[in-house]
Amino acid sequence: MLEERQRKGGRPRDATRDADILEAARAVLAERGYERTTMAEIAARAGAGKATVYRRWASKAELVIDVLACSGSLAITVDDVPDTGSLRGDLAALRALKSRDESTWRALVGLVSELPHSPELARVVDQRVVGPRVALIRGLLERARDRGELLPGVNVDLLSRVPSSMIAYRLLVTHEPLDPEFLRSLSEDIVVPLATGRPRD
Amino acid sequence: MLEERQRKGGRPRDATRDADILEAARAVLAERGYERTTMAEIAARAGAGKATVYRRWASKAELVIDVLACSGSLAITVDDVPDTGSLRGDLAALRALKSRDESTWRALVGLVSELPHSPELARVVDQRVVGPRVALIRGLLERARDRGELLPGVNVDLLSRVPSSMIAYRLLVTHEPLDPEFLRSLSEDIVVPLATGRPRD
DNA sequence: ACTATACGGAACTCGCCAGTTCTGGAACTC
DNA sequence: GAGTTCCAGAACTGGCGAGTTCCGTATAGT
Repeated sequence: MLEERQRKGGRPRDATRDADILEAARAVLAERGYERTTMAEIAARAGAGKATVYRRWASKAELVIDVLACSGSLAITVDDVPDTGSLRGDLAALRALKSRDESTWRALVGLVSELPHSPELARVVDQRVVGPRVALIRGLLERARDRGELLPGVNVDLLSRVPSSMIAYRLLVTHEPLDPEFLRSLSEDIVVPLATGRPRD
Repeated sequence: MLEERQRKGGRPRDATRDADILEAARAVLAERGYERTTMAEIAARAGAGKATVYRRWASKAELVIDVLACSGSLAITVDDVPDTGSLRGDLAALRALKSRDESTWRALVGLVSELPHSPELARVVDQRVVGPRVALIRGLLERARDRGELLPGVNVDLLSRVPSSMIAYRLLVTHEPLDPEFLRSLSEDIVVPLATGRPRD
């Protein structure tokens, strides 16, 4: 975002427009994808003029990067997930927490084809979208290891990427909804048995 | 593809141009993505004129659909994978077979953002790209079940989607290569332990 | 009051690309 | 050889969207 110094007097920027534009951009991005997203539509949906948008962001690319940098990040960390005493319980607690995560993944849909052409966008996606979500699962797995729940020889690196992969695949490729049953199976039929070797309870 | 009837005489179509154009389209698609793919570049790379392209396909969308329909399909089926006597062995045999599968997944990169806007494209992707690959793993899992290798209560539906999900995620989102070590871990650290409950050998 | 900058909105430039048409020539049928 | 359809290549058309500029107006400092 451009942070111009205001020389003398003049009307100050309306700070509320920033958030409105980012929110509009996020919405358009999620439903149209990067290429089909137009600055005109973002401005119109934010109730702003295009000039107001370009006063804050130098280009469409920078605005989109800021959408992810500002609102794409996952608020939840390992410490927000209560320690229930078992990996299975922790994963259930996590599912109860992140109910509104889907829209960031949806915004990613249209960005996927841009990633190979924009190193900066790829970096932001990795830092703010992919990284935190993988790290969250990894944190829960390490918590399970401290409890002694983990089987010896479990590939934590790979296993912590399984949920993100399957969620992304579902939303990006097959376009099925993230229903609770799917998320439950993901935890209890995949992650828990692989980590602890306990297929049923 | 347009299959016009040739009325009377005239120079016959050069059938070799069809394959050249499809191959060029596939290549451009994989490295540029749908929106950045131009008919001019496809024609140039195929050493053809744009008129020659439009004589065979009515639009860019139809050409792209045909790229997947003609060359995106997986040639391998369950019957091509030798029965080695164990799931672990079958998966190793499968890895030896599909060495050149990566380019179809790469072509999918740029198509992902188009899927929500083109039902026909989504149908072709599901039928020719996603379906066969999931079915292949499912077939190997069912072979393992017939052998009595499978643990009771394994979620075959979900498990058969794990490899496709993780491969797609790697190529679409994180852009890491499909190195043999990753594919081996996918089989031996994820699929085999989950299916058979045998983490190590 | 004066000045400088903000605002929404609309008109504008400019380049890109899908799709069409033309050219000079080649290949095939009758 | 007359007529037709093909070929590669290049010129052309039309629409769309990024980014700019201008309008009339609003809101601040001095």
